[in-house]
Amino acid sequence: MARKRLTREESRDLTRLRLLEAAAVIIARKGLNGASVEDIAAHAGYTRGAFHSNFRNKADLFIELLKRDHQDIQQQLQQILSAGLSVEDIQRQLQQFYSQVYRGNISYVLWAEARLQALRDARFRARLSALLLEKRDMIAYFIDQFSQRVGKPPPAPAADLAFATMALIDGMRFYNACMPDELPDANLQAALTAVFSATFFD
Amino acid sequence: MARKRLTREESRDLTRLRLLEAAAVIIARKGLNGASVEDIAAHAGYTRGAFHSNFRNKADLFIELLKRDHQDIQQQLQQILSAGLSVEDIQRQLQQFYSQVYRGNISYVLWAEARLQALRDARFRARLSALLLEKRDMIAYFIDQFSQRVGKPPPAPAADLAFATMALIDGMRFYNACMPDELPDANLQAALTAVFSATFFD
DNA sequence: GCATCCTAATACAGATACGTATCTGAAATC
DNA sequence: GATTTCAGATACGTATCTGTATTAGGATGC
Repeated sequence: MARKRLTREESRDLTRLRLLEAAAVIIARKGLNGASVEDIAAHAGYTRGAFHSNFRNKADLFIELLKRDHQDIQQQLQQILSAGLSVEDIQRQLQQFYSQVYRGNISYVLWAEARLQALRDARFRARLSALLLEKRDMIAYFIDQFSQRVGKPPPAPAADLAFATMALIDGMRFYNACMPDELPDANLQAALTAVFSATFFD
Repeated sequence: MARKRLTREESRDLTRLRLLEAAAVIIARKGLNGASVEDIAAHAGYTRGAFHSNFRNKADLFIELLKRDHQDIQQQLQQILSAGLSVEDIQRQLQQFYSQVYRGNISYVLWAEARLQALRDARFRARLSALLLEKRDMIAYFIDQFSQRVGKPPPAPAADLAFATMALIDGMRFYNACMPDELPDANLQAALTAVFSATFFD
């Protein structure tokens, strides 16, 4: 098995990536505070030396982690927006996006952790707000587009309804994860659809 | 100034209460993991000895804290339900409840912390689920009552919509706390009302 | 192929955490 | 008012975590 011999930079980037991926798992599992640098490094197959050689500290890594996740999501939403043309197409794609992307995904845990962190640390809050507002703006744009096509103006400013959408999806995902018997996937979907269509359609 | 001389039991209960109140503040401020036993005890005016004499560990205290908060909320909801008779009355009282009780209140932070803890610890999850389900059931009961009086059946099972309600309120409160300029109180209120009335009335 | 550079490992020092075990002084009991 | 009891303080041992400083070994450049 021929394994490519990596250049120094490639090797470094790989380490960085592995550390980030490990951090996502460990932080989701133990919380930002409960995840030690050693935990993360070990789970990525390294020691703390590698960690501190790549990140100043845990907070820095965490922000980078969130930024990457945020970019992924933004890109996917962007794609749906530019690809789907009809209202039904977009709706279907969004539904698929949120059930596929989120299912088995831990990123919503990281964002919940981030929100708590933001409440406590003003610097962190500023950095997180920037990301959250980008997401909100994109969803608000969706809502506006949607409303125009449907021909019914949104019942509140799109920006605020975008926050509501984010709150709803993330919160429901939590109950679903904590009590899968009480709120199974199907019910979650149905409830979300009911609220959304009541708000934006009827 | 005549200060009543406390019996042993009164004194103990007072200590317990002070520790719980201090824990609420410190845990909201630093997170469950970031709040040390010493922090909590010191903020209550005691040392760690008092803490361990009253609670086995932090997790135990935290559950007790949540239980008490839960009972308070349940009671208040119960009162509204039994007091308000007309749809408008209930709606008005609920709105007041959620803007008054939550404003300047830190308990939603504790519940967010609790949800994260629940994802990680099965024992804790079981204990928390019991509380959350009680709350859900009460809200679901509200929804059913509401729908009957309005004469429009809910667009999804009331139990699921109750989860949605909880998610929405808690989530929005978070954005409001993190970005008060982007989502001021008034907008929060308006957005919530818009979504609720679209879902349950129109 | 030798000298240099840089990534990651290792070693170290300091800080902070938790829980138990023991002690003290104030209530409770007689 | 002497004795018992118990809430809370203090002391201790141990574990763990963080960041820096130093070191080793593979990549890079000549």
